[in-house]
Amino acid sequence: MEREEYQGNQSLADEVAEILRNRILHGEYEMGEKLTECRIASELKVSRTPIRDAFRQLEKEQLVEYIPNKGCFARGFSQEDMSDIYAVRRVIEELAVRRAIEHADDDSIAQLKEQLELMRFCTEQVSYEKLLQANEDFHFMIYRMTHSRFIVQVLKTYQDYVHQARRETLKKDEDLPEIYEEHAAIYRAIEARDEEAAARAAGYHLDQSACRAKKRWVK
Amino acid sequence: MEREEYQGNQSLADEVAEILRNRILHGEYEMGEKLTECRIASELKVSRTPIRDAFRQLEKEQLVEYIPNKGCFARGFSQEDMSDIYAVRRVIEELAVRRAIEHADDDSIAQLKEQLELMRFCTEQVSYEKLLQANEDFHFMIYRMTHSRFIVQVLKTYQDYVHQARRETLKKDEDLPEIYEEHAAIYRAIEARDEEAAARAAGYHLDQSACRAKKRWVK
DNA sequence: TTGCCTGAAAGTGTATACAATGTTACCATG
DNA sequence: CATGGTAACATTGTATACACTTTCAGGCAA
Repeated sequence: MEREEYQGNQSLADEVAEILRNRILHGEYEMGEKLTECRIASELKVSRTPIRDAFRQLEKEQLVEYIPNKGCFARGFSQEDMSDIYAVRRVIEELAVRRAIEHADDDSIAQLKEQLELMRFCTEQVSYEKLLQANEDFHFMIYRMTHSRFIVQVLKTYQDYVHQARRETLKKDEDLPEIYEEHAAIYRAIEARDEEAAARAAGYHLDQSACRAKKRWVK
Repeated sequence: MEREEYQGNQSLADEVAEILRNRILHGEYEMGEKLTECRIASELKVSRTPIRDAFRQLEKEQLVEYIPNKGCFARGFSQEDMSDIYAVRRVIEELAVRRAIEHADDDSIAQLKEQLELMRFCTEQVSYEKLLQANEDFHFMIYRMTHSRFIVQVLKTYQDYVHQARRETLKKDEDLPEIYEEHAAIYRAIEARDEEAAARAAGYHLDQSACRAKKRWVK
């Protein structure tokens, strides 16, 4: 195929996955709509092989359902789904900050502080897009501090779920300072190596995030 | 290929995945060993396509690491990994029993009771293999009661992680009645619709399971 | 010897052809 | 008219060929 329109040096399967992911999260497919390999292949002008690879990726992300010998079906995220995701994320993030404190050395705490400073900067600049990224990086940094590949993997997945949905509606968030403060509270608890306080702060933050997401959802 | 040795009506990719899964969990590959598509394809006498599909499945299960343009690498489970898995599972199971209670109707509770009875039977018969299955079914029943496909999915995944490892060493568990009692406690709390007690019981059960797994690991 | 270039070999990424399976519509039969 | 079977079609599963990327060994120069 001519690859002009799909720039980037990742594999075709990744690009296809990206396109389909966006389509699904933007509601361009009906809930339960069948995604035919042939149709998408001819639409995107690629062969079926990268399509199949992409389907497998999306299945891992729960964005499609793959039934052997039958095909691939689109799955949307309902408000309940989002609520579930935040609920699961909440309990794992509480576990994560505890683990992070166990493994925390001065160096990683310093890095985390730096990341928090970046968030403050973005908040002051009211730079939404950058704050979103800094926010994710902050959390991801905590994930890695757990030294547990399973915790990293599961939380990364859930973070990705929310990511796309956020881009859409981020600008409706007016309470940026509040968001910053929630992260600052998490940081302070980690710095003080207070597991209970950290878990409380993380739990509170996730609850608030869920509320904000809910408010945005209805529009 | 001649499909005599691989009976069953699932797809080739599924069979390949099953074979590789067993090999990895039985330690037949070195930690980090590269799994070359060509080599495995000629070994199993299938083409590379189902191999690739199988790799994607195993990547989802964290049993291999897939690096674009480089290949697929085997991943073992260390004792720390197992400990992590139980820790994550613990907090999600606590959440799950709470959600299950929220959605519980008399019918599903009756079903759960029946499953518990089956476990008691298996315990009395000292039928290890059947108890293992009944145990998983009991938990899975609770997962479904949450009515959350995300909770079901993530817990199912973690359950699968542990499954294979258990088969090996199940017979070293002498404390079958204890295991039964832990499940019975979970059931009673659900029946009484006592979220706190249920979460406590589930947490205790997972902690004990982790301990038992640890004891078995060292052999 | 060390460092860098280069090219061949190995391996992954993609496309396409063919096989197997599932789906559907139509016709025959009760 | 309802129902079951069957043939044609659509779609997924698998194999294979080719293209692209990575890797690594050998040679050449500093």
